[in-house]
Amino acid sequence: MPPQDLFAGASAPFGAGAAPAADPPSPLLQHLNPEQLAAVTLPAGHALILAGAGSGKTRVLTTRIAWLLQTGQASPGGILAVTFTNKAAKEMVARLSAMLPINVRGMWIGTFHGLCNRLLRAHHKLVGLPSTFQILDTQDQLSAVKRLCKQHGVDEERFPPKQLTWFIAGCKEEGMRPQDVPVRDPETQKKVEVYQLYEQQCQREGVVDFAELMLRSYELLRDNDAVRAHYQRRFSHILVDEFQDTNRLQYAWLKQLAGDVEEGGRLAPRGSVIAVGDDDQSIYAFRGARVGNMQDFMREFGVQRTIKLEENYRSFSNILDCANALISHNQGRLGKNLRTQQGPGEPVRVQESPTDLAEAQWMVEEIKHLVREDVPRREIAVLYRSNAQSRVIESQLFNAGVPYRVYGGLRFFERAEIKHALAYLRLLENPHDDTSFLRVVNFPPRGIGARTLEQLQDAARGAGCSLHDAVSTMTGRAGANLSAFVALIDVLREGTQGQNLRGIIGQMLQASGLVEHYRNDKEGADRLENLDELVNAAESFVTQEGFGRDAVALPLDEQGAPLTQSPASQGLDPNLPLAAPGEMIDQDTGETLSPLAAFLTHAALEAGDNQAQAGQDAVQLMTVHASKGLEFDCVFIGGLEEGLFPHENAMSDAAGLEEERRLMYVAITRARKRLYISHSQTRLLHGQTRYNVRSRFFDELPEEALKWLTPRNAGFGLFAPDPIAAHRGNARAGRGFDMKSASFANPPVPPRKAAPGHGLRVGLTVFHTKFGEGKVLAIEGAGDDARAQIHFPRHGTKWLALGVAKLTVVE
DNA sequence: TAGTACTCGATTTTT
DNA sequence: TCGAGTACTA
Repeated sequence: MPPQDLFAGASAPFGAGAAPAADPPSPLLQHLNPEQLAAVTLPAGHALILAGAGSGKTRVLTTRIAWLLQTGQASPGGILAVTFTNKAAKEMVARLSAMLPINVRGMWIGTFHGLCNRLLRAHHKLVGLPSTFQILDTQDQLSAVKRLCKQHGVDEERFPPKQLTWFIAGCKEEGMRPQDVPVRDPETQKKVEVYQLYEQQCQREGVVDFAELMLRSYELLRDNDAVRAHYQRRFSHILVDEFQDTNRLQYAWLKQLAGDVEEGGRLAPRGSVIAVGDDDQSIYAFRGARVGNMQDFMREFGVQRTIKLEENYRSFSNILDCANALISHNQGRLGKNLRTQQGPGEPVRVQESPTDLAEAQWMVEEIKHLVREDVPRREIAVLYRSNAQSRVIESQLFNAGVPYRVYGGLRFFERAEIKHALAYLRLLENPHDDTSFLRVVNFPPRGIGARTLEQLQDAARGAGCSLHDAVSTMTGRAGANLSAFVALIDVLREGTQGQNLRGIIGQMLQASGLVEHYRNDKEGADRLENLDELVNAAESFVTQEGFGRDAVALPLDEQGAPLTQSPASQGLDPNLPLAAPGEMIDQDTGETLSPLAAFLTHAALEAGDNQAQAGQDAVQLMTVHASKGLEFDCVFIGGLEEGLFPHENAMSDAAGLEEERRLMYVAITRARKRLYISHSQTRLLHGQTRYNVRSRFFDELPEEALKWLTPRNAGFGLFAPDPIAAHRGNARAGRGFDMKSASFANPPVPPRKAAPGHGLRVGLTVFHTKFGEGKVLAIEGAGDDARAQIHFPRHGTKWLALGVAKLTVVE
């Protein structure tokens, strides 16, 4: 794409070391605030940038890179910028190429996993992988573990495959191979055995899972001095986005790349690592993120400079006041206070509803109101803690005819038909990929049953070979069917030699019988469409990613050794253009990946968008987690109830509670202009009505920034209802989206059914003969089955059967 | 081998 | 409640 000339005059030849210093001020640096400017122009050396929400973090990151290049402090090849998501990486590349007339392809900008993939492709021999190794996604990994359990008679009751995959991923993220795992009990012993078997299986099949990408490339750097030295020398500037989300392994990986290099017999500090992050937005502890990496980074890298970006360009101050006040309740923060030059704006609106249904109705009414005031629907977001909450809201939006889009769910490359197609393609590349083999050997059905496959797997295990190779040992009808399948794959492989990607996929779709199968399926129309879309995706992968363009086969060492001490003489000069993302080059042979292999890698590393209708102007529904990094004019946060937000599973310890608070902090800071926070007295969850107390987070917000739309703590009889909200018996109901009317006019504390006869209410203080005084947190069930969750200061929180427990109401 | 009945689980998720 | 995944039957 032609670079946009946003910074006319800024363009000198880059990388040649001739660009003047930033004095006269470069246009790049205009419009930066002092903090941002300081961050962008940091002198070489390690630094931490604490970037608050909406403080222009991405801008700082990209401008920093542009500035480094423009002033000749770095060449494109010397830059390594790493992110967590493909989206973030893409945005960085897009902004950079808009800033500078430069080929950004020479830079290593990508996700941790994407960059690891590059490293492993380049040095696959050193790490013992075939050049065509493929990547298992989470689904593949699970089915691989299941298969392994079946084969080795692992008791799936005691060791659920899902847990085993967590265990394996957890070990890898801690940098542990099976032999490194401390075994204290037989349980762990067994898990480690499975881990070991799983590793062997992956190795045999030539596949790696996500965690393996990280671990294997970490080991590559750790164990190969020449390789490590090369990359350390090459990447003079390392920039890490969302540093608070890094796990142990990612941090160790960074250390390998940034580590000090011996020069003239002494350790010399090298290059610079800029870590950008926000400890207050760390919400991924559950998947291994370690905020502590920020402190470790400062200590271990001897960070001299920490810059805080606290000026927020997103929200009005009422919203920021809420965010600041809330997060101040967390301990051990690095400390940061968002400020804005915008005025207070509107107060943050707070709503209490009797039921989740009423909450959803209220939201929809407000949304319709906003839309009438010309707020684009895509600028309205409804955030919630857990996915289950979206249902009521969806049904109400549907009834009201308001277009909406739900984030999450199946992504394009995760769809069953796409996975099937990819499995065929993978078998073309690597017939020993047993996971793919099993996926499609009998899909579409070709008379190969479970029994047959069991026999085949036994045979393969006995011979220590892949399923593909074991087919020849099978006899009879089953053997014939299997042979036919193998022949199909082999013929397809032959027949697609020399074809382009589009041709290969098209031929595969026909020959495999997938098209035929879905054409005969009355539900198959969508799936056929998706398969068509797969061809398009491949096409645009080839053109947009520029696959096959400027692929540079690098000169080699005479021995074919991967790297030497002298990068420049080996064609590894950082100024040379390097392979584009799809063109990972084998450092031994100079070979690039085949288009098909590259596309398969792309599919595994980037699962694609979820769902279609992305273009429509629709209200955005998503979990708080999914909202990170986004912003909207108007934001609704629903379900602020104890047990839901903060979630009950996270309430038991301080760390969990603090993460919930950070989650709320993230949610609040998504809003630019208007923020609504709401909770409901009751909520239908898993078919049961739960009675919840208002979230403690309400008490942590500054009263003066809030506007209570419903009287605080009021009984609902007092509440003058919005007549529209109360009486919308929607004519378009039906299709299961009925309004089970929960009118505001009635005192609906127990909204459905009669009041339970125990006389308890959430919030009441009760007395128990054994536990003493306690506060009612929640009530569930009715009649004899009614239970109450009660917090006793001295005995903790307990669930008591109201039919049994002797309780008296104190207040 | 496909279709149906039953069990189980149920925050958050990118790569 | 509801959905996915598994086990059982025709």
